[in-house]
Amino acid sequence: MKVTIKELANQLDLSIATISRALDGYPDISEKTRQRVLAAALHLGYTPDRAARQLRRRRTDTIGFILPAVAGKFPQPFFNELIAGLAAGASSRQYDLLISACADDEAAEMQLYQTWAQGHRVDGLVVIRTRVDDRRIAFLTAQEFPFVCLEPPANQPDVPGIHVDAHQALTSVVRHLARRGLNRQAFLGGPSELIIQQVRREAFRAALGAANLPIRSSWQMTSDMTSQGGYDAAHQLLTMKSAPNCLVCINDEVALGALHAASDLGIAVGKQLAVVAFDGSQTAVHATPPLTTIDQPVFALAYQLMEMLYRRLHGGIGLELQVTLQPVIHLRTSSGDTPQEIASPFVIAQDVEATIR
Amino acid sequence: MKVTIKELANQLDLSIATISRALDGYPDISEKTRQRVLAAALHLGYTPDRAARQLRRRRTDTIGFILPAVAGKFPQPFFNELIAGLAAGASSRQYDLLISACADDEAAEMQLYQTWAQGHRVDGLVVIRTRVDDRRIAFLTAQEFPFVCLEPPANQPDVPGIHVDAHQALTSVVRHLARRGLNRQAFLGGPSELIIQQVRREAFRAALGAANLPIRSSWQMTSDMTSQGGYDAAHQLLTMKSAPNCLVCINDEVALGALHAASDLGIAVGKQLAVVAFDGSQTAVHATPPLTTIDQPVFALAYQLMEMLYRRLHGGIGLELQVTLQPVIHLRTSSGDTPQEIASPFVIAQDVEATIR
DNA sequence: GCAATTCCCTAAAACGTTTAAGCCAATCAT
DNA sequence: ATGATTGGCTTAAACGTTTTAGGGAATTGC
Repeated sequence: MKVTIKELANQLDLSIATISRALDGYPDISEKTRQRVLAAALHLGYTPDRAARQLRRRRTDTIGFILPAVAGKFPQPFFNELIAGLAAGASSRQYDLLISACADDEAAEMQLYQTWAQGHRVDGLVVIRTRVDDRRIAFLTAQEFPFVCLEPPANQPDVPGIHVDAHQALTSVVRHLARRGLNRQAFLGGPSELIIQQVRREAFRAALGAANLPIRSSWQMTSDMTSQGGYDAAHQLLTMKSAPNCLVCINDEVALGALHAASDLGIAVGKQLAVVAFDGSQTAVHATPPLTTIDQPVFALAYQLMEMLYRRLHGGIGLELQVTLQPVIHLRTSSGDTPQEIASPFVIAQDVEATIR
Repeated sequence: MKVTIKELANQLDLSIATISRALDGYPDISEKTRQRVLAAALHLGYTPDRAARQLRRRRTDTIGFILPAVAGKFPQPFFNELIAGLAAGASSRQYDLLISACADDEAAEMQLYQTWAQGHRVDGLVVIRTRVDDRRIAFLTAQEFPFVCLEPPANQPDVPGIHVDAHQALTSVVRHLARRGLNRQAFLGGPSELIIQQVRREAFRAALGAANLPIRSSWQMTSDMTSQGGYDAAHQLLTMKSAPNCLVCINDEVALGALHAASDLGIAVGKQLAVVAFDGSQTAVHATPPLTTIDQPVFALAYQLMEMLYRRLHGGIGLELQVTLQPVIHLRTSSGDTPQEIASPFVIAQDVEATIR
């Protein structure tokens, strides 16, 4: 049934070592023999057994990714692009991507990380949704197991990963909106243990300060980062006695929920209320109204994360530890803007005027 | 560095065979010894090497899933839930999920399937986005390699998989809308080589016939199943001299694009135009307006697909080949309905009246 | 008291590769 | 003609498990 290297060797009357080396392109096999081997391999449909190869080579050519926490509670567009990017990045390097889900239970999660790291199941890991005092990072660091993070903790410069610079982008957007009279800006965040929540919330508050806007703690909400969570939080904010007139959301899902809440309350988004999202994928473009977003290129980011991990695994030069990416700002109707794309240095034309009261 | 079974054996002064059997819970190891082994394993942090185990056991405990075609062109909510469901289903059975992406190139795709199947990389495969005359199915069948499909081809009853019954649901929905005077119904589909496109389009046309509505081929559009594709197709339809007043979409993404197009054209969805989507996840709930959907529970479906594959791999009783699931209909504002959920037999109350002209 | 049985453990083979070491014949340098 | 080099292959060990077959001591049956 299964065709092994041994059969190939028998058929061709060569040793298995020759077959192996011929297929791997070693120079000490004559061209003639190699061609014979190649032809026979193709003909018999021979593919090296992965387990045997892994065992012998002491590596798996596989990168692991463990879906954090509760199934079905992923912010969808984000995870989707992330996985696509990871898979594409991995397969471009001839790596596979091994994925597992785990329950929303820290013990189970750590168990999984341990099994994978210590059982040689993968060569490296990608960690996302990093948390404050993240046990996963502590464990992997202690084990000296190769990994990269999306959004490594700010106070740990030795943890390899990629940041998206929320600070600059938020400063520009908040200032831009403030100039247009949107002086009551609220933040719809995520779970407070997430690094991105910390980072983006702080960046937002700093931006408010820089724009001389009031910082009200009651306008800084948390959520589970789903659209339902966004709906609930926005509904609450918008029915306050003193409601904000601008909602900056931690991701697209939350922003969609906010749009829905506004619509239910009869509030015209883009006129009476500005909504700004983070992440920014196709979803945002086709929302009603189209969402203004701070756009991190998730697919490319995941792809780059893979490359980074690859370089860590293969030594090589240029081992940057942490990289910071600048997102792109997309102004759209949800903030009352004329659609417009703004790249990295974030110079938003001051004469952009719009119709928000 | 890496702790193997051998070290454990040395430490405890036992043979490696004993260790292995103790950890696997064989009854011919004394309870006392087993406890010693367990304790030592925990203490040293021993985890069996996966490659070695795979090689010896001749199985991988891994299920494969190959992302079809172009990166970034996945319908997002669908794939997201699918992967979450697959991962959850796999890990509930102690399986891992191996994922790879491949370029939009049939040859590369087949190469990948071959490597995985013949290289013993996975024990089974999940195939989605099945196509008419699908080479993947032909190959796997010929190889007698275990797999399951989402939407197996209708004319191949021997291919294991899960169907979602579009026929009944579409009949109900089309009739329901027809009763309300929506007599100009169009279909926004996907790429014509996909089985779901064939199935849903045919079901839609049959439903039109059953409801005595006109079947116009110019109202049957194809798309790439992205929201952009939906936008383009809807825009085209809605600017026809004789435009439809109801758009039935093959998935949520396309429907979102359609909503956007309608909004751009100043058409009030739920009043002048009904939009119906397929797939139905959170996305649809928080669209503006909320989308009426024919709701296939993608997460559960993926989970069940995994269970099916598991049963195929482990023999066992009840080896159903094909299963048909009944979707649930969610009436929401995008079709001018009062929000309402309708389960399987699809009896839509006839007195539901709404505001579409 | 002896054979049979049970209990707990071990030795060794096997899984399918890769790779280090080495061998033989042919070619080359002198 | 001889020793050194090279090209092209093979032998055998190793990777870390699981499993088959069996072995020795203790217990049991009579």
